[in-house]
Amino acid sequence: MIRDEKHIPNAVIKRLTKYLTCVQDLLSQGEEWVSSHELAEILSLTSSTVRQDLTYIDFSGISKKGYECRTMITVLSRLLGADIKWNVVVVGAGNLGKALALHEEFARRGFNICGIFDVDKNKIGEKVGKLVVRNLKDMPKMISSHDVDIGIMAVPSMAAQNVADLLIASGIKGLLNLSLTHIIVPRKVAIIDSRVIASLMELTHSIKSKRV
Amino acid sequence: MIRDEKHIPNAVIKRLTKYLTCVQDLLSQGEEWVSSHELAEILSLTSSTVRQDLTYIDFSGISKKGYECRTMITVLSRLLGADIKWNVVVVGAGNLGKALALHEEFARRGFNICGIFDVDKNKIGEKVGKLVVRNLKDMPKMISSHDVDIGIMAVPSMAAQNVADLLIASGIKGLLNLSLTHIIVPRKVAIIDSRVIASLMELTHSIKSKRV
DNA sequence: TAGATTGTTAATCGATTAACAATC
DNA sequence: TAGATTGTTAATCGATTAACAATC
Repeated sequence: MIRDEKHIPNAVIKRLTKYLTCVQDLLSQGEEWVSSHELAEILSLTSSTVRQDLTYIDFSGISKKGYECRTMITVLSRLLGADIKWNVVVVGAGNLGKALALHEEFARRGFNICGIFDVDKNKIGEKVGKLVVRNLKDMPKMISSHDVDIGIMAVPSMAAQNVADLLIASGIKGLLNLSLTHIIVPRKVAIIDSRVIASLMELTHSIKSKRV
Repeated sequence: MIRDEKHIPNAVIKRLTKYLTCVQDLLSQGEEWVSSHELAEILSLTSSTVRQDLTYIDFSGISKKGYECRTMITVLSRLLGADIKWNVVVVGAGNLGKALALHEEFARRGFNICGIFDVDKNKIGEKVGKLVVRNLKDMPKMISSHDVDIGIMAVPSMAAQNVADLLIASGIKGLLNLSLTHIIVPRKVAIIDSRVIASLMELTHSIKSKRV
């Protein structure tokens, strides 16, 4: 049987990450099975959405019992790439960059942070946990020699596109953009925005519109 | 004329935050006017989407010239709440919480971080810039006395729902959730997820699916 | 068996894009 | 004026929900 990895819509992928972490929590609490209704309840969704989403993955539930947590975790992990190790560099050794480099949850989730870089002479040489802040110029070498997949960009907006271009030229496969600026990347490079300030603006709009 | 603040879809709000920061950048580069085509180009959108989005806001462009940057910034800022000060507390004084409390961009954007809290005795009393980590127990008082609007949650998944409940009971209006867990909140409270690890999982899936 | 839950189809809903008249 | 660009309508596309037969 040929596995057809059909294209999965972005909205579905976002929810699949939620299913994965949710079911991991449930399993750690001793739940072996979960139904679409339970998942929907926990994640503020409809059971229809849950079942529809799960048709995208190579995995079936069982009538009357629901979905087996262990299997679901295995299949979702493989699909999302949560079952393998990823090498990551952080660019920008400001507060945010350093915090991310120190965040234990990354290692626990398979993201091995193997370098942190900056252009600021005052920051270069600074210790960040087991790492030392290095000159951005040395980054391309590092990316190719250590087979780095992902670049986390915690740099000022002004520098973001240039840093992205350098990462891309060095052969990076995916970027996580934490700056406010929109980054333009070639089709072959994956990029996700995780812009905390933009999220705060969404939040303030939502707060305003709730108090009518 | 009665202003009808129609409901704006979430996808549109997300883009409006991009238009705002983008046009602010353009203005600071001396551009007084911008067209829907330019905006689309910069933000990897279609001009149709840009024009459609801007119908939601109380503001018009001018044929042949486009949109006036200054006015657009004013109107978008007011709509999104970027024109006023917001009081914010950070819960969780781990690396991420501390980094956010120190992040200068927040103050620059009108987010006044007026407290950082934790339950860990070892962290309470620690200095974080001008702030001192305080006991989570003292948070409710702080929220009411300082009229705090927003809580940023940088706590372990296990603690997230409890912390959210405490913030909500204390009268918080909006939450920014940085933990992996989905948080359930009453309708009157606004919540936005900004989960870096979940974003990394989206990214790894995207990387995997690009190398066919 | 009866009942609960999946998997799937069809209907609905919402968001994006295309097209073009209006306008400066 | 001619041309560029908006604002708006209609068409398309995609995502969510409802409904129900199949199944354990």
